Amino acid sequence: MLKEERQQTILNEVELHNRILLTDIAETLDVSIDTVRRDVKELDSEQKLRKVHGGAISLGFTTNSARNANIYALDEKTKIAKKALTLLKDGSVIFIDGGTTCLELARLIPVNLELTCFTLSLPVAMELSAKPNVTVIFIGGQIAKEAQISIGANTIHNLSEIKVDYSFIGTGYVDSQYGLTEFDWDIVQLKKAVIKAAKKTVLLCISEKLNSQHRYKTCEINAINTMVTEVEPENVLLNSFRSHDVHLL
Amino acid sequence: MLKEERQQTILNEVELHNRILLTDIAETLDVSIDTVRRDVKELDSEQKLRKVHGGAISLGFTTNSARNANIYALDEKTKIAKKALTLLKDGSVIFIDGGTTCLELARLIPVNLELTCFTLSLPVAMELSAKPNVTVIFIGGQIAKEAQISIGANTIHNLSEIKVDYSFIGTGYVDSQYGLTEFDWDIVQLKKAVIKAAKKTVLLCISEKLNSQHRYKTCEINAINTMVTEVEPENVLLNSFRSHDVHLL
DNA sequence: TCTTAAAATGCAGTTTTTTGCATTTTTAAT
DNA sequence: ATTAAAAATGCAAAAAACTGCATTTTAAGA
Repeated sequence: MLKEERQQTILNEVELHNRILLTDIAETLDVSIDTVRRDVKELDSEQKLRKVHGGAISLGFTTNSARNANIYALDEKTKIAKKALTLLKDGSVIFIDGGTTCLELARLIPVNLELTCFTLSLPVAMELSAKPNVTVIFIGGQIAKEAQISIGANTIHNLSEIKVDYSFIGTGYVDSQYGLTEFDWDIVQLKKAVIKAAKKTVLLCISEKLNSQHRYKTCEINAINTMVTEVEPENVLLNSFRSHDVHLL
Repeated sequence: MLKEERQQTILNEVELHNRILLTDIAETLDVSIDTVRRDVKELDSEQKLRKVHGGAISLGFTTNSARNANIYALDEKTKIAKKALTLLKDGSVIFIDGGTTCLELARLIPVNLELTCFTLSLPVAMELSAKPNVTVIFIGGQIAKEAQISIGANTIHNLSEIKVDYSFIGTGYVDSQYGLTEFDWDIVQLKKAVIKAAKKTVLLCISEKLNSQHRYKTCEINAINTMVTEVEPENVLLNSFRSHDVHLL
């Protein structure tokens, strides 16, 4: 077994489980614990994972800080959320996706605005339930732990039975040519259902994600009616999007 | 279990509840209290939380009266939840109701216990989603703001399609003669559906509520298979319940 | 193909870290 | 002041990490 293979396997395991034990890996790969230790040490110095006593954990595995305290690029997301809010008026029926930008949107809904909101995100639902004038409907299903959203066949089926004015969604990656893409296949299925359930789809997306792509495609860029980012509409980053039939905010 | 995982779990709990007891954490994580103490001490020195006598509190939780207000009731509810937990074993499929006692039950589920949990309470779902070995399924529907539970016809319909080993429920009022009663008609409908969806129903109920009643009836006392309260089984309060076919814990 | 240097691997002995337990001290509540 | 719970302390067993060294594997050049 090559060193590269081994290290890749280790990384895969870490990504998959968020954590690994050195002893487990040693047994699985059938090499000595010392070798695994050295591999992990190397990967740690390459910033591919974090070595801890007895094992290693994935870099993104700070459940707590990721969830609450440490919303990355909060300022930008707040700007986006505020812009997106201008689309809403009393009586709108909308869907709000999971993800930190959408959570920010939910948080910023004014108390006097009367809305009906569908969501499949637990944090969004919690946030919305604090607003007296918002009717909240949670789309049930199995809960995906990391994202705290309901997911799976049941969720998708439930989505097929609703129709909202606006869907506010986020995405992992977006590119004018490749459209919206994701790292995770299940998420793609979910977002497809969300888009289908909406008369109009609004994409909330920080500029950082513009012109990036990944493995699985959610939809073409044309499926999006409005895209909201925090940069000025004249910005060069948006050039490639202008040709499409997308309204930029 | 890795030290990092443990500390991450502790931080999660603190963020979620603003306050934790070392003894609870020790039990949940299945490690000695000393280990928890050392972890909390470490996290404190890293400014991730604030250690106090007997437990820890979240950093943003300096001045809060809700804490003290809740502590007394919490004590009894914790006892009840612990008792109720003894009914569970690996692989059980259960339903957990809303309400503070049920939330406490969800909180105290040990990390190594493998369960499938249905719920219609947002806080319970959030709590459960922090447990790696628990499969969480949220019963969707319109969210009732105060209770943060899903409610209404849709919820009841969804409940009609499941069957679990145990339902853990709370109640507004309970009396050996009048059975379980509620102030709210919609809640009654919901609880009826929950009881129907369970092979066995477990009532979690602090002694304070024993021998009280209200307007709308959920069910007779016979519909309950097990009742868990914090007082000793010999207590005089329970006399009237003994004649019924109810198992007391 | 053969040779050789460099890299990788496994092993044994040592050091460090972690953890639980017993004992003492401190703290908080009555 | 009394008392019970929690914290600190010291200690020992166990697990993990580190170190140096011998052996094997890999890679490169003649």
